[in-house]
Order: sequence, then C-alpha cells, then structure tokens
Amino acid sequence: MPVTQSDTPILSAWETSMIDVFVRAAGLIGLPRSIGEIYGLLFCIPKALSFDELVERLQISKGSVSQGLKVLRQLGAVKLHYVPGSRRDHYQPELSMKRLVRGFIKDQFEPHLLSGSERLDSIDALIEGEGDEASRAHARNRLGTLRSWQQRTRKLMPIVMAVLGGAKFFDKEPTGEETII
Amino acid sequence: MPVTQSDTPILSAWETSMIDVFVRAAGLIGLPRSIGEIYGLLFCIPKALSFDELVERLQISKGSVSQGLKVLRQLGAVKLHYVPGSRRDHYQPELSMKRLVRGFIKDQFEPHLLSGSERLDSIDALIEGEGDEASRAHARNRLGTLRSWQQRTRKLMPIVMAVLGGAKFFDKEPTGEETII
DNA sequence: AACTTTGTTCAAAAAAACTTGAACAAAATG
DNA sequence: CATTTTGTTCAAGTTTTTTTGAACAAAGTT
Repeated sequence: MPVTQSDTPILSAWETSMIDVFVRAAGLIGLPRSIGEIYGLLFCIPKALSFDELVERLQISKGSVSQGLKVLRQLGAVKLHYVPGSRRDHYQPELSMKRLVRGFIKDQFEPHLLSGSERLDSIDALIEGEGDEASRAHARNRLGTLRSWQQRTRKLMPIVMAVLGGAKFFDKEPTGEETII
Repeated sequence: MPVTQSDTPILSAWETSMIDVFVRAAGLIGLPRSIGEIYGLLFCIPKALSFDELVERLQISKGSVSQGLKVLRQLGAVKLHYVPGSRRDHYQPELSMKRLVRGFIKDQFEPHLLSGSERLDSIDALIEGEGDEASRAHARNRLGTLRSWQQRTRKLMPIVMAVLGGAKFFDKEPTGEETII
C-alpha cells in the first residue's frame, strides 16, 4: 500500500502558525529550524510529548529530534517530565522567559565573552612588538575601546536578567545602589 | 610574471588578531565573516579606507566588499568619510557602542518583533475556529504567554539603550522613578 | 539469553549561506 | 563622445550548516 500523507492533518492550523513563529525566532538567534519546530510544538501542546510523538507530528527524522532535544536540554529550554507507566522520556517546554534567556546567555554568549577577554590580552602583547610608537598608541587606544565594550556587555547581562525576572537589581558599585523595576 | 603572495604581509599580526575578534563577533550575531573582516580592518586603521584598500588588504572579492559595506551602512556601523582630492568613497567605523547596538536592533530585531505581533493576532483568529473549548482555552493561554514575552522584550530595548548610553533610565511607572548607572 | 523498545551517533545527502568574478551601470575625465 | 574610474549586481561556484537514516548502544522484557 502506498504511503500517502495522512488526510487527518497532524498539526492544526494554529499549531502550524505558532510553530512557524518559533522557527523564525530560532533563526533569529542562530538555531536551526528543527529546534524551533520541536520547541514550538511542545509549546502548543498541553501535555508532555515523547520522542516518538515529536518525530511523527513534526515529520522530521529521529536524528534531528535527538540532536534538537539535546541542544534544548543544554539550553534549559525543555524539561524532562516523568510519565507513569511509560519508559519513554517525555518533554515539556520551559515557559519562564527569564530561564530561557539565562540558558541562552550562559550557553551561547558567556563562553564567547570569556574567550574574548583572553584574546584581547594576547592582542595587547602583539601590539607592543610592532610598528612605531604612534601606531602602537592608536592600536592600544582601539583595544581600549573594545575592552570597554566588553565590560559594558558584561554589566548589561545582570540588568537584563533582573528586568526579565521582575526582580530588583542592585548595581555593584558602592556609589549607586539603586533599584530598577 | 607569476603573482606570488606578497612577502610584505598586508596585515600585521595584531591587526589579524583584532579582525579575528570581529569575525567571531559577527558570527555571534549572524553576520557573515566578510562583514566582520571589513569592520574589523576599519576598526584597526587610523585613517578612512577606500573600497579598493579593503579589497586589497583583506584579499576578498569586490562583490563581498560591496555587499558587506552595504549591510554595514544599513546598520550604521560604518560612516562615509569625505577625502579631498579623491572621488572614491572612504569609510570609517562607527565607534559608539550605543549607536552600533541601536543600528543592529533597529535593522535586525525590531522588524521581526513587529511582524511577530501581526502573526500573533492571526493565530488568535485561527484558534477560535478549531477544537473544543478546553483546547481553545489552552491555546489562548499559551498565546498570552507569547504576547507577554514580546512585551517584555520591547520594554527591555530602551533599558538596554539607556545603560549603553551611560544615560539615566527612568521607569515609566510612577511608582519607581529610580536611576540606574 | 534472545528479543524488543528507546534513543544516540555519525557518515552521507540535501539545503542554505557565502563568496567570487565577470558583466554591467553611472559618473567623471580627457 | 570615447575612455577610465568606481562600484554594484547576480549567476555560478564554494563552503558551511542542517537533515536524514541506517547502524549501533543501552536498558527493559519475556
């Protein structure tokens, strides 16, 4: 018997649209379509879904679902949900924006910031071994600009988290311990 | 005469490292390597560079430079700099982090947020035409979550800009008009 | 222990993104 | 107005990323 596309659509119209939103959002932050689809479907459905249900309803390969869930777990964007009487893993979406953002920053952003600092130090060393004093001065100056960008980015993170959590934020400097939102 | 790689390197060691930093940063925000290279070189050099100088020193094609500069201009990440006696365009990097970030948000982020709002409205409509009341209720609920994420993202932007500008930020709510950084 | 279920891994295929360079347009120059 | 200079466009080529699916591992069942 030829395998035709089932005539009862696997996803409803609103689910398809919702998943589309997440696919685009994933693209925006540099994640593959399949990850957007997986999170999107979990976001739509009231109950926890198993691996197989994701494969079947999204019509994507086991490989993609396996890798996609791995990344989503790393990011803290999905949670394992125990389902009595089933030995399959079941997944639910993390719905706290704060936790989602924190996971993303921790996993994708901070590592780059960190390695960035080391790289800047090594550039500092290279500068001293090249050119005349005037051009070294300019180079040092630009490196300083870059360092200030890094610092400001670092300072920004806790503020972002605070705003998202609705929590109070305290500046680390003793001069201005003021509250935000 | 065979064209061998010139033996006077076109980029010094520190410039190469610095450009590497920008190439990685570009990747982090979803921009191609060539754009990181172009901005990176402009960032290193004290004087404004012409189109041709970019092609020659970076050893990339005219096409890449042309497209790269187009994007960088859209983002406001480079500025045209008039050089007397030359009819070539000369470019300088935008060095204000605040302006760089604003350009990026305006160009790459806001459009998605906006179209996102419209999409959410159309999902709202789709929900009403499907399923039983219980599942519609759940769907509306999740849509609400998504809307709240959008709103919070929107609220975040001005705060980010304020922090980057070193300017004072005032909460819109009359309850807490407190200062930050 | 053999078999089934559940999920991972990874090489190959497919798709997407980026770069190149030749053809082209626009404007200045001789 | 022919020529040169300057830069853009876009089809084709290249590279990178993503997806697939078959082979495999781990753990539960009979």
